[in-house]
Amino acid sequence: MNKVGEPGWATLAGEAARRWAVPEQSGKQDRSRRRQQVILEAAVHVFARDGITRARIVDIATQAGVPLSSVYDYYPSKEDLAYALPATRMGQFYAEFMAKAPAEPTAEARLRLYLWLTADFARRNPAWARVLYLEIWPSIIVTEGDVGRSIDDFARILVALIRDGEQRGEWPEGPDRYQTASIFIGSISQILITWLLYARPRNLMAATSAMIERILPILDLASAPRHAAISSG
Amino acid sequence: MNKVGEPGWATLAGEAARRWAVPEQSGKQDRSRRRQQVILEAAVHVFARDGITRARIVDIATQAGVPLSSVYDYYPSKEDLAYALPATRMGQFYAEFMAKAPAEPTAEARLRLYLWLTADFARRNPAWARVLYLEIWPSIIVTEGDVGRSIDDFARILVALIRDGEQRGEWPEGPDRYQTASIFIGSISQILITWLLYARPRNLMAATSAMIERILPILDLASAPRHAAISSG
DNA sequence: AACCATATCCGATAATTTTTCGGATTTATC
DNA sequence: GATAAATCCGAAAAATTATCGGATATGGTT
Repeated sequence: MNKVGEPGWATLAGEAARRWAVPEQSGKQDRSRRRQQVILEAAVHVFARDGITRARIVDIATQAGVPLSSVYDYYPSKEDLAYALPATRMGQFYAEFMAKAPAEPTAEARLRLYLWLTADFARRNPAWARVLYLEIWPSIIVTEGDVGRSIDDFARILVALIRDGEQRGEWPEGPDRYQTASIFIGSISQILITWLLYARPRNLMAATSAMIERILPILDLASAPRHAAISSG
Repeated sequence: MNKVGEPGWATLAGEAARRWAVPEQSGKQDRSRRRQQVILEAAVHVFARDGITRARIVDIATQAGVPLSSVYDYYPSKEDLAYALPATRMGQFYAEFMAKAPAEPTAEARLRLYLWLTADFARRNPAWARVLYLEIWPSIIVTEGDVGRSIDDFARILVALIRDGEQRGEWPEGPDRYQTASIFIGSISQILITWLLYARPRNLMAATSAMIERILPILDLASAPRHAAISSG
């Protein structure tokens, strides 16, 4: 199925969906599961509103309607709580992609879907997205622990989608798939960041679709210099 | 000089260089100025290493070789200290650009210089860049205060550079200059983030130059759909 | 070189926030 | 309805940020 040994997008996305699925939590009582969920939900909203640094555990506890110390029954520290957030919905994102991607006929359509779904998912989960994109994603602590892995997954799948298109001959073998992936990730992140911070563009999905159409063509241009390029000196 | 009322890149960059220049601090003694500098320098390193949330004021004070309470003689809070950092070298960046840009013959060369200098400046000031790009830039608190303005400046100048090229006929009037600017900013940010976090690519400036050549051509393609575009259903 | 006014320094203490602990309460099972 | 395990939560400790005011240093003046 795959010419080289590298796993394809379907394998990677499937694994990611499974890896970030909500764990079974064996042995726990119903009450406990619900309570943990309530705390997590409250945390998303408080962190999204105040930022992780400014947010106080008391506020989260109050918002959740539980006493302060109960927060610590479920999360060892404020930081752990913050970094547990991304994972909560990451699995759902990958699952949604896996549900829709196989129906797409071409690598290009899947790539388009992947980028589009990234923005759409953020639009549907704005508080979660604020915490992920504004507080956690680009953060010094990301290199430690699960969060980093979840972000690596995102990039790895994108690279696999690009490679798939190359192998199917939909676009030429690029000089650097990672460079292409960086441009895609960076462009989408940028539009999400401005939307989350300033509510611009007003219509996120229209702007995202337009941007996707604008950046996809770089798959065809393998670093061709512009016509009248003048070297700076 | 400018057809519409909008200020050109030179005006904007000049103002930015002045706005973020280190203030004169009238009335202060030499000792004090030096001490403030020492504290700021220590803060950059500690924040870059630990992240703003984990960093402790005591560590900054120790690193600076001053007692804890002296930090508060210069900055009202840890947060204020953190958000004072970007401004410290922002002015220098804009000044460097203003020193070099006028010698460039075309709008394209100036645009290339602007993007290139952004990465080069981060490379030369890695601790500062870590704090700016990984901790502050995409942060919920950014919308308040000076930091936000300093980032707006960056985008505004980029848009002005793009408009300049349109007016000089170097590339067609794009459908959306802000979209183009988002792609440029996002791509450069992305490459900087991975470099700061993972030290990849090994050679930042080579990768940046290659990426610039890759993204500049989108100035010519005004959102032309790819050949065999298939709408996803 | 002694003096003064002002600016700066820093130890001690307060205020805030995070985190821990252990007995009381609830739940599931028989 | 008795028992063991899981869960809850008030109260107190630990860690961290922030304040305050007298002690010390600086620069200018005579």
